[in-house]
Amino acid sequence: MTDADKRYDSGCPVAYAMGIFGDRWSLLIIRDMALKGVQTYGQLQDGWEGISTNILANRLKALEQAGMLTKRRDPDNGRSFVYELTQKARDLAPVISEIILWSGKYNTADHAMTDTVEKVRQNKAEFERDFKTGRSA
Amino acid sequence: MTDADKRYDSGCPVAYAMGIFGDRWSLLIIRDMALKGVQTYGQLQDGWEGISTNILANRLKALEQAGMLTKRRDPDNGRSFVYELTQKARDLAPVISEIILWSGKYNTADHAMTDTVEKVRQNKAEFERDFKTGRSA
DNA sequence: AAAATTGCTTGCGATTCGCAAGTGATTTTG
DNA sequence: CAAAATCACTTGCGAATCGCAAGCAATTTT
Repeated sequence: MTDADKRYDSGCPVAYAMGIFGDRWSLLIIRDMALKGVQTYGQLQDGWEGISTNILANRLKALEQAGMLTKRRDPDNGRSFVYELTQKARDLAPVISEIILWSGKYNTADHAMTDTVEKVRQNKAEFERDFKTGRSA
Repeated sequence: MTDADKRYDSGCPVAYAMGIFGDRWSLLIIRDMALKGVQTYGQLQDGWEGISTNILANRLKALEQAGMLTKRRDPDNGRSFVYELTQKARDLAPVISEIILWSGKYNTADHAMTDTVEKVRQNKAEFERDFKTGRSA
């Protein structure tokens, strides 16, 4: 948690979590990294939702400070960095799968991604295992 | 989902959820209503975290539009309104309990509310049942 | 009738956001 | 080896949102 977020830290577990990923983008970044194996800044920018570049930089920095991901130089490409999820982020697997089940129940939009929902419905344990290990990527 | 949020609706279940409660306050409002039985504007303002009044009004309106809560006049007090969670909001119970378990594992602050975490650890099903029925209030 | 309660709205400055353009360090290409 | 491309950002700018304080309108209580 950053100093700026300390004022919100009432001690409530839900508030603690909101201090870390209580914004529009953080969970989507974690989703792309865990489920699509995305590891670089450029790959994150190319995701469908279109996060703006300064916000992406900002969120990555905040997530790194919160211990959700690590950043290191790419040994094979000196101008690139490799972002990796920590165990703390991968342990969000059950949170993500419950969110997906909830959305699957209530998002009735035509373009809703029912395949992802189906995957979780049919084998939640496997989905969470893949999320934690990065196997789905 | 409001019109303003439609541009973020990629179809991804996680993105759908973030469009509804992807901000610092929405889940805390839902928590207070579900777990503390809070039903009025004033009670929400008196919560420990201190949401500012215009943001609270704004979030309540957005949550109402998203079908997460309803608003009606208080039959016993003409200047007051009663806010109530819908089934859609109460179905977030598993999401909340997983968030609490996750925070319980990683929030090492002295003032962390370990009693709530313990409750979920010891009997998750009961916690979720209480969350859905408002029984914990 | 006056004061208090309740649920907001408004005004203000500060922060954050979205978008576009630019920068600096590599790496690839001709 | 010089020029172009790639990669990860940073900066600038206007718009939207946030936090705080004050104000307002409709009841209800005194």
